[in-house]
Amino acid sequence: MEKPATIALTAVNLRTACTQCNLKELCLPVGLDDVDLERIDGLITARKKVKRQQHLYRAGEPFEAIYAIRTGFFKTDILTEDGRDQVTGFQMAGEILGLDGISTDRHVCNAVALEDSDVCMIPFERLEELSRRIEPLQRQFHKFMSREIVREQGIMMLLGSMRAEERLAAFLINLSQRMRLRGYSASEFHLRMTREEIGSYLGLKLETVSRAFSKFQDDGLISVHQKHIQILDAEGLRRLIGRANV
Amino acid sequence: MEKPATIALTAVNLRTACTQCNLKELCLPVGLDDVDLERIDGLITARKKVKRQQHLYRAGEPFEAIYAIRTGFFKTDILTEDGRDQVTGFQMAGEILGLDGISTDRHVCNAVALEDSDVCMIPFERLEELSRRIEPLQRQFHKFMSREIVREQGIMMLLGSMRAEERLAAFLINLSQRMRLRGYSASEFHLRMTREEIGSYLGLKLETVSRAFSKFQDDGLISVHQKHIQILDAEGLRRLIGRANV
DNA sequence: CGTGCCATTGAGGGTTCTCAAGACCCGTGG
DNA sequence: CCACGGGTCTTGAGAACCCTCAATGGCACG
Repeated sequence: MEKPATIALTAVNLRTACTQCNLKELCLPVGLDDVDLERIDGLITARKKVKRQQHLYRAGEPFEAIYAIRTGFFKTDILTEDGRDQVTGFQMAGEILGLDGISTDRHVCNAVALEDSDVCMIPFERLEELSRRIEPLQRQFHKFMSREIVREQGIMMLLGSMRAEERLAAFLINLSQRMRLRGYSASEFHLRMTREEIGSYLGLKLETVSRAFSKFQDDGLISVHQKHIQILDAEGLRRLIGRANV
Repeated sequence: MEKPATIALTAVNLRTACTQCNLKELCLPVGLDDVDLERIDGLITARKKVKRQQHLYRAGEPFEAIYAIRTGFFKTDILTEDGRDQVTGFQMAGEILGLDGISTDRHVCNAVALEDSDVCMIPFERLEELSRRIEPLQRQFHKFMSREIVREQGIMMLLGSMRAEERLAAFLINLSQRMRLRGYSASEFHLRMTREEIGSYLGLKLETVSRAFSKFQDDGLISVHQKHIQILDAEGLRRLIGRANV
């Protein structure tokens, strides 16, 4: 019996070691020396498991940390006092959650796990401190924030100038690319979110999303069975997006 | 004749002194000591005048600096290769331009002056360097980036869940608040942008914008004459936004 | 004082939403 | 094992909203 060894192994796994993380090329800057890498390993103070449908944080709560997703899938959404409710993003492994909280020291959106997930908690004070000492880390962090700005600009373009089918095509292409980046199949995957959540994200009603899925299937672009998606003609989807009516 | 004196004065004005800037409470963190303030005065290497309709930067150009607007008014927009064209924001004095360029080291949007403007150029390398040494500056910069993320989330909400009149009302209220913040009248102002640019920003066609303006006027909420706007019933406009159909 | 850009207004059509009914899926409990 | 129920998804019909196209009017600038 090797029980003790197994336990020790588990403990090591739970210890937060960015240098050991198989997602590190998504989170960490390249070209760090050993000293800096060791410092960065001290950046993550805690790992946190979040069960499906549970909140990682809620709008209004004090902002203290950002989170890097190790495994799992999240949505962020905003619920305004007048009853508007909108999904602002879907996040998967290797992506960062919570950057919007910096501006007011409070989270402005809710982060909800769409499947059982596992995140690294990065205390923000400590990140700022370390990024004052490690230039590549600072640079990387700024790029993350800027990338979030650019991502949102993309959604603004989508919401402001695309029709329903174009939006859904763009959504599928984007999801597919991100799956590929993380080593999953880009052509076949399982949607973690409902039609209503997709619709909320894309500024559409769930029926419209459903109809667009059916249309894509009739046109031979994809195959849909509930949440199971298979992309049959990625190029066709891309052509759909490219057709601006100008 | 006092020509030499005048020239000298001009030179002083063109010298970049954040500590002398009447917008400093918008740009600078509070509670800095004199040494830090002096350092920050060295942050701005150049002022730049941009004439109406001229570009401050273009999408694709190498990113080297961000810009703080001293006077004037800008729009940022994105033109995709498939012909989609969308205004992503309007910026006025005291606001920051160019944060989206950090992610790829190239500007992703165009910044165009909508009136003769005057900006402070902040070389990004130097800003990063200084913000490694001056903690409040680092904090302030991060807040600026985060605020941009939150601002864009607001637009996503607007584009994804509001109808035409709600969008325009939100736009007017937002503009009005920002005018007030900068010491201008919140109830009466001159629009620097065309109906088409407003429409592009709000995901609407220019005719729809025009009709909504007329409707607001008929309802006694505002008075419109071309680009001159007077807000007669801000509370009424706010009520319009608050009516989510849930 | 034209010329060109911008804004307004109207009529008709298209896309998406709303409302509604039914089908599918899956976990629960009989 | 099957029936049941709740959540989710699909599909249809009609309505609402916004867009498109088109004509006119106003303003600024040369």
